[in-house]
Amino acid sequence: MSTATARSAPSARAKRPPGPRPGRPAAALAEADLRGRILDVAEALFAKHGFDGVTTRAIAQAAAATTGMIHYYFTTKQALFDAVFARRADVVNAERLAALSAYERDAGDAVTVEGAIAAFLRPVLAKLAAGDDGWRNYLILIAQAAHNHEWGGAVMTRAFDPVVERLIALIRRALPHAQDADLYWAYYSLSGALMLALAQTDRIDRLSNGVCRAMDVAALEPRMIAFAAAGFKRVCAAPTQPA
Amino acid sequence: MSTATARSAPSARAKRPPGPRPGRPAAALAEADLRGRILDVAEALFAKHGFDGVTTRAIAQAAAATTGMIHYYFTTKQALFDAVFARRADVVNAERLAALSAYERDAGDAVTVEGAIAAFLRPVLAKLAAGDDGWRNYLILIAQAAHNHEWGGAVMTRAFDPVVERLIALIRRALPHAQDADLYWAYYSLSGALMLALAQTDRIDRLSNGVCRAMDVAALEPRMIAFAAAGFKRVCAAPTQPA
DNA sequence: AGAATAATTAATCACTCGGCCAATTAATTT
DNA sequence: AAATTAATTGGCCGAGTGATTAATTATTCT
Repeated sequence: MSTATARSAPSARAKRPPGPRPGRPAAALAEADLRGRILDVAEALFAKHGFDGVTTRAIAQAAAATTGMIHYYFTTKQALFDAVFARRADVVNAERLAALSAYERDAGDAVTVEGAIAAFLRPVLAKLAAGDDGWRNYLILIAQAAHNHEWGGAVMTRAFDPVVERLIALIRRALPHAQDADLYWAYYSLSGALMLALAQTDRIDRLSNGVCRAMDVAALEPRMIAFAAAGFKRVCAAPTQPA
Repeated sequence: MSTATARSAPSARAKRPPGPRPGRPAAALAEADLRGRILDVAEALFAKHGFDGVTTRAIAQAAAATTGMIHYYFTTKQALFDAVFARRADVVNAERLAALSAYERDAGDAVTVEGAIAAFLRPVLAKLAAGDDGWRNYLILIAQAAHNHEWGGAVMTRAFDPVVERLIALIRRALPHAQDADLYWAYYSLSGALMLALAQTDRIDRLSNGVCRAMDVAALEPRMIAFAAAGFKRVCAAPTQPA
């Protein structure tokens, strides 16, 4: 599964900068331009059923379009998926980098592990807490990618590595004696915890018999921050004591 | 996606307890009975490409069989998947319960969070560390199921809830003042960390530039135990301080 | 041995898949 | 208004898809 965001003109018909051009009927109500509608619908269906679980026909029907239009705007089912994935990646990256920078500025020399992790998590968990279905579907997509065995590692690395490096650099200031391996292993656990939350399964609801609800971000967020911060400190403090 | 392990006779041809019957050619070398070969091959392909990414023909070819044989033994592609998932579930559950019981017996009143978590994780991480490809593929399958948005919650609950309840009960003995919500939320993070490790992506390898390798269970295990234990203690100690 | 049952093959069914294209309508440019 | 370009339709293609079946071979039972 490649991840190239855009491809040059496929072969025959060259298509100019797609998307609605000025002077259109001004799209009434919930109806947007077709290209955007396809992206939204594909995002939702890919999140629910995975790449191979969705057909271009299903996407077309849900977007009130034809399969021809999907190939007209995106050339290929794979390219459509890549476009969906790429669309929001820059947004979330920018917000996270801004949050980390803001925290770094405000904390001065008093950087804490809790503060760094909170800045790292909050922008994403905010999207989860907000009612926006588009963002929620996108987060599910990220969680899927993170656990995809064939192209997951590559996609996640390309999309989110810079932010992670930034987080680790910040935590390193709070834990000056930490070794690189410990920092990365600790992040591995944090990342796993976050990805499971983004997947928005109802597992925790079932397991806890309703005591916890997966979408209760207000309850989840402080506990995930506390859990991960304590984990980081412990792993990076001790000299890797074998259990 | 249903998860019923077996179905009664489909419709026409009733099939008696499948599987090789005694008195067979004694299966030379790596060649096993066909039913088992199909299960192994399906396990590997489902782990690599997901349910919808695999065709019955691909499974048949890899198992040196025909699609007819797949339906002869398993009736349906879905039933084959369920059979793959169910095959090893009992084994890992039994080992985990035994490990938890053994620890509980040995620890007496001195139950620690670290000890309980170690008993919970070790049987699974041991499968990951061992060279057995069959088990490794199965663990990838579990990680996929845990993040599947449509049937993930149900499958995981049915398959692994008892062991988790056992773990939480044990941790509760080490943290008598812990509240249920905190215990479940903390387990949520632990579960996420474990699932990401089971997915066996090369993300951590890339991110850490080779400092950490995802398959280095000897390095992962003590850190995951330490991380989660510290997290549990912290989350369950404080009165849910908002960040 | 022969009868009965299990395992296996190869062919086939009715659909669905992603992708493509000629033709048509709508908008923009000159 | 005419010419040009963009957006869109509907039908079609060849290649699979999961599933089924009759016929054949192997094995077990009596």
